[in-house]
Amino acid sequence: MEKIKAVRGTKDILPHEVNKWQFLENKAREIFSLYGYKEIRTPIFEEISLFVRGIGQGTDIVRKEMYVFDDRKGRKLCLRPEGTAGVMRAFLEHNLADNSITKLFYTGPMFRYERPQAGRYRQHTQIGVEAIGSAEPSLDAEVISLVYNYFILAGLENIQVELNSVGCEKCRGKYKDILKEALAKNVTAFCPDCQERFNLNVLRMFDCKIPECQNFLNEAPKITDAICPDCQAHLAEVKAHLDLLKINYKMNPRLVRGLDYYTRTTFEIIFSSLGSQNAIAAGGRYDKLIHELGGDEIPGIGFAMGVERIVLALDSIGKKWPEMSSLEVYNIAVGSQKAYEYLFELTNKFRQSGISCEIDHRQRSLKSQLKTADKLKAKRVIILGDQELEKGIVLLRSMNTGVQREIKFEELFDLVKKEVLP
RNA sequence: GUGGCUGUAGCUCAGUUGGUUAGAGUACAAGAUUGUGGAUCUUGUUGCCGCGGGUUCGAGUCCCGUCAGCCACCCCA
Repeated sequence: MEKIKAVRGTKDILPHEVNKWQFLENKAREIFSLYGYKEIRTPIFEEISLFVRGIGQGTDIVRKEMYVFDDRKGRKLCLRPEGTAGVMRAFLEHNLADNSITKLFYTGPMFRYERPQAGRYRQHTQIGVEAIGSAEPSLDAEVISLVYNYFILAGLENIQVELNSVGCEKCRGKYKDILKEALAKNVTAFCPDCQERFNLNVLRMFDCKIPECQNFLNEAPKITDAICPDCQAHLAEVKAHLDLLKINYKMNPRLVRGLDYYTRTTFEIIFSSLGSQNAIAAGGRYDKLIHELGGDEIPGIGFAMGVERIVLALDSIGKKWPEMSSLEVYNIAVGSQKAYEYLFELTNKFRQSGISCEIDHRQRSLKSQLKTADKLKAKRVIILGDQELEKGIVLLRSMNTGVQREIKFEELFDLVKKEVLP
């Protein structure tokens, strides 16, 4: 029989490492709530058209990376490749708009059919944030400070914030025309990929890593110079507010995100030692997206973080992850069935009072049970054998100090309870 | 989707120019004290040598294919 393995690009998060994901999620809940964000959970599959309209028809994600399928009634569905579109759909569907800014966060799996690599999976976990209802540049800075502070508090310090503006609907279009005009005479000198990008989405040419292409682009007009006065002013205000918060950032006029919905501010958080998959969070403003999905003209801004990449980053700097919940009591019965039954019941009593407790069901030797207790990192052990049974006592052993006391049956439960839950 | 590297015990990895029953460390189990863990020592268990085909008297070792992981591109979190 051939073994069935996890499908390509997916992975199991095993019990000994799941605490890392839990830590990052809990940290997010804790910090996001300080900023007023409420959790939202949306389905992991949606209609294809949501992403075609939201992310954009010409993007790689929509063109070749979505897991699409028909359901039994022929509905055109797909696994969500990202979180923002679904959250916006829910925002519209349930009329979540109010006078103030609607602040939402989500966490969960995203799916993209890509060639797997370390830090790039076909199913990966994202934690994301959306702030809907304001076009104020100070909100951009607040959102960037949120990611930034999250990483600091999670213990990841060597991060880089990269910032850019891709302009608004109007001036971006103009810039694209200017850029095309400037590059047109040399198109054939670019690499085949770039030539395709030239027609599909000129802006993406900036992402090319081939030196020859970059040389041409160095002479091309910069987007930050070409955007309209309003967008310039917006960017200037974002920078001013970031300075106010003392957040270091680097302008990167080549930072062009691969999702069409971005307008004005775009940013990325880089952890450079991760190799080519070094963006651990990214986001930007999307002032036209909600309108694009059939709503009013409501501006918004958000970002998403890649949990698996953050785990890689934190592991690489030797992060000490919080231990999983420890075991308070390990019950060891030796010899008679009567001792086992007594402890079996006691185990249940401890658990009912909220004290973690474990017992060996196999009646093994005292030695091997103690070894197990040690491996489970039990704080204390209760030993009950024939000798103790006769005297009406148990042995209460502290696993840290090795100190062992004789405790009467009738005092045992309250004494342990007092120690564990003071 | 393109190019490259790798694939041997649960984990980390040896395995000589193809040669007989495939190794180490670690982990696991038992024992060294017939009722006392963490250290040390002893012993033991664990392998479709990723999968399929080919060359050969003989393949973990060579060749082809395939699958998977990794690296770069691409893309992105």
